[in-house]
Amino acid sequence: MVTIYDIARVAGCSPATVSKAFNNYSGVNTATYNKIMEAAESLGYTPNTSARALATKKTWLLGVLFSEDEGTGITHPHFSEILQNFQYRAGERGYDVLFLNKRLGNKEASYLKHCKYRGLEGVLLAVGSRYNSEIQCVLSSDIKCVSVEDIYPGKPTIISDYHMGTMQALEYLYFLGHRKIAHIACPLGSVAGRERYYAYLDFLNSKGLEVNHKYIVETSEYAPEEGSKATARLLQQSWDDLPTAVFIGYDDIAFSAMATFQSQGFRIPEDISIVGFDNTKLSGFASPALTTIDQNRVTIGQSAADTLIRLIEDKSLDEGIEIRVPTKLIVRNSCTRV
Amino acid sequence: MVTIYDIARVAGCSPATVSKAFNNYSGVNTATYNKIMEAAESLGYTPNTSARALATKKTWLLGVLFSEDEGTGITHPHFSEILQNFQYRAGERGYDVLFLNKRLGNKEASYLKHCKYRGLEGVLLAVGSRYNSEIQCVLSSDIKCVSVEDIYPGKPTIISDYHMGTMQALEYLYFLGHRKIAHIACPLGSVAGRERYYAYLDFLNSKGLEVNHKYIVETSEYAPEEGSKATARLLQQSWDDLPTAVFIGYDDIAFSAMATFQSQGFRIPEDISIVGFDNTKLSGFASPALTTIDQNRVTIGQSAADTLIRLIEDKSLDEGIEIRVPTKLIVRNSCTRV
DNA sequence: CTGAAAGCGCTAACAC
DNA sequence: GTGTTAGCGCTTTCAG
Repeated sequence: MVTIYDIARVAGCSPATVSKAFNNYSGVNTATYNKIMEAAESLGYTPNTSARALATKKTWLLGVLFSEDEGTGITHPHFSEILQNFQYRAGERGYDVLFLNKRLGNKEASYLKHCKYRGLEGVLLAVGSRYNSEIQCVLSSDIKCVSVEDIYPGKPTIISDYHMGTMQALEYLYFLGHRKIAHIACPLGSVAGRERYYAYLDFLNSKGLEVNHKYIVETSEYAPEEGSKATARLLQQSWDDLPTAVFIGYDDIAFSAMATFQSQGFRIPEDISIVGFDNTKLSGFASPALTTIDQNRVTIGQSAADTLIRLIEDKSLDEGIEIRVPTKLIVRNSCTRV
Repeated sequence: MVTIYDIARVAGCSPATVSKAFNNYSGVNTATYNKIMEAAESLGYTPNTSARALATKKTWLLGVLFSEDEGTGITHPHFSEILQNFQYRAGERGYDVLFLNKRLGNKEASYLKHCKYRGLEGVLLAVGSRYNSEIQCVLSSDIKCVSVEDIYPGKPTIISDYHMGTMQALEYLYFLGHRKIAHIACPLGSVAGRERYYAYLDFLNSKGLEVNHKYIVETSEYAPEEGSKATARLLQQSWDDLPTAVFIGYDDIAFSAMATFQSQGFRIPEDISIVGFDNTKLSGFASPALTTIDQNRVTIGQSAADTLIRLIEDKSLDEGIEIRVPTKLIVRNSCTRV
């Protein structure tokens, strides 16, 4: 391994000067600077992060905390895309990102222990509060956190404007003449599920439409198979007075819901209009192509990285900040006029 | 920050003994061991990885190298699930995993530079060889690598048995009476695309069926929209003598292909049978539910981690090893007898 | 503008 | 069994 001592020898200066050169300090003569860089290049020098971190107490390392459950977390199309943008932006700013988990070697350990062990400077939280007991420790530690899923008091949160998205979906349906609009809600235990649900209620209220509980179904998870179950339940509950449209909280669930409607003989959109939420890569390729609400995952991911880094670096940020990212209606073919 | 010196003071021993205790060395008296652990506990001690790494030259850090292109990489359902299993298994073995990228701070840097900078002990490659120029450096360095996508000479590879999977798909179709079987192939530049294509050719050959080039279409990417394009092309090429079944290399592509067939008035499976490849979370919820070939991503991910760690730790492994993970036919509703 | 020296927290001989 | 000591590679005062 080539060190700054090797470079110093070749460049004819001291290790301290080499260090200064690499850290872009002001007081280094251009000539020696060049000699140092030349030597570094020819020797194939790479700085050693461990040594640097030990000396400076700065690791340039961020953690991401995903649900370790089946079917959610990094495997979820929404979060994997956020993660991608997060890590890309973090990289631009000099930070690397590391997966957090509940084990250090063969022993169970807390997330917090893991953070401290690796000297993580900040953590991206992409887990719901139902995992609270475990993550409570990291929230109340001095590690900087931002969330892209749940809302944790006093921590920055970057999520879609679910109210806005819901309004976009429902106004569109209303505009098409729909008055009997059902809602397949995602778990109300999640912020997204809950906010959409309340927005749905708000909407009906604002239009003077009555809330028909037969038109409301809550899924128990964010998983495709929930769409089939929920649709079956919805059909059963409202058989004597079917809705003409349904607003579904997650595209993957909308897929299976559509398949279920179709297998029951309903045509989409002729017999029933559907609007989803998420706009995943596949949404445009369902049959019919799914009209949905787009979440801006690029902005969410980048903004989460920026916010977290600002928190780490200048601390000038209001830690309780809540950033709402605008959504967008994507009109495709799953809705029609009633 | 609490260090082993603090513990030593409280436990009434020397830092060296504390270190030994934490590393489970043999020669430590049980009584002092307990005293040390107690002190550590009460002081809230967490070992410092940077210091440890600096002293031992072991970072317990693995890197993952994903395509940074749109639409592939970590965002691809197949790879995100492999990554999840990889990182979970690595965690059990004491290794953390870090994303590799092409930039260190604000300057472009090679992947290899990044590896060395962080002291990564091994890397999981999930990128095709088309990115060769960049990753060639890491392949020819002394960093241990395993691949789960492309096959790199001299490096362990853990991928599905694409030949087997293709045979399962085609034998099934054959069994149902299909003789005019088309193939929408994924890019032949990828191992998966290529091997499936050749297996398809083998199959036809083994059954004495002639190869009809009008039945073969290659997509230019692993992206859903390719399914629509490919289907249009297939239909156009073979309009005077349509296939009765089509084998499609990637479920996300099969989705859009199905939608396209349906929008052209074809019923699935009555008019055309479809079998996909991958068995993603959504495959069972297409309409009709997609018959496909399942790839065992749990095994691939875990096995990649195990192999990489073996390479790092005991070096007793044949580095050219190629592990083929068996596939499985999942019969659903997108195929019928001719 | 440059260098000497101490130290970040931990490990690994080696001596006791 | 336990402690002393000398680093690991880098940064950072503080003199010069």
